[in-house]
Amino acid sequence: MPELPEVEALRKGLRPFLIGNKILNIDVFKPKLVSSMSNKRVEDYDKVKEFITELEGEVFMDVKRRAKNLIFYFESGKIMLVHLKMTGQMVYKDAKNKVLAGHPIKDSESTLPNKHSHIIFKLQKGDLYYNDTRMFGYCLFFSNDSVLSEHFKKLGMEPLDDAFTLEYLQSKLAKYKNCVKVNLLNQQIVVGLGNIYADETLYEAGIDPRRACNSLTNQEIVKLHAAILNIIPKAIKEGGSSVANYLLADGTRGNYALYHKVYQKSGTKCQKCGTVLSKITVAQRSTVICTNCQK
DNA sequence: CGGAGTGTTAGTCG
DNA sequence: CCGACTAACACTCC
Repeated sequence: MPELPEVEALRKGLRPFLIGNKILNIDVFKPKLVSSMSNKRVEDYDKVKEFITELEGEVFMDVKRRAKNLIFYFESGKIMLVHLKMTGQMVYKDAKNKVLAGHPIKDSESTLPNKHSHIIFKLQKGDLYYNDTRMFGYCLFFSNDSVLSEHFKKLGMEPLDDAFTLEYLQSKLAKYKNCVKVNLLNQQIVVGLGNIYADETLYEAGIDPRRACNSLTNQEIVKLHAAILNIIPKAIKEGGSSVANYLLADGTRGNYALYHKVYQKSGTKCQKCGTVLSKITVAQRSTVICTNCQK
């Protein structure tokens, strides 16, 4: 579900409630969620035991992010990694039973715990829930940073890192001849873009998502690079896109969906030229384009 | 009621 | 290696 801006907004929301807070107890109700990142996971009770025994008693030191992963650092140097995939949520609830931060919260599932609360962390102050309707996500234990680095070794650049230069994007895109949208979604090139921000950046850059990657001109890649650098920080600033309901730390909602130009807007008029936006399928993903503005 | 579609990505196969 | 496709799962919407 969440892409980089939503994960980043969630990280910022959770961080102040967790730093210095201690895990007293962990309940894991769905063993596969802590067993591995693979889509062929099995219920591994040794992994559950490890996850619980390693992390109970740990004190949160920091909450970081790499790509769409949340990374919880503990004072001991131990690490917990969370990937929300399509429907994962991390929700913090204080002692007064109030939801303070999380993503996303459907009104019908605002009671906690609910039937999708698969992992529950009882903290010294409040509770932290991992909810996940479709159970594609995962919470993994890592003993230290070097093991985590190994886990991340295939990931591409962070779009907001200075190293994500125009030249880097040009060199990567030149290697592939399949359509450009597929490569924007490829986390081995640039991380953090998903179906929302791939469509939004391609629209802003005026590029048809079906274009062969290696057919893009330098000028087009300049526009695409600029669009990524423009849209991602703005989306973070707005607290991400609340397509479903979504709460930030202060109980307000992410507003970036108000700025979407194409995502979920097929059938409405292009804001630049008035052409009715089309819905097409690219790489088995629904995709919205303006056939006049995107060539 | 059946089938399609859903903010992701690892694994497999040609 | 590259590219196309599928599976992991539950729920919502036509």
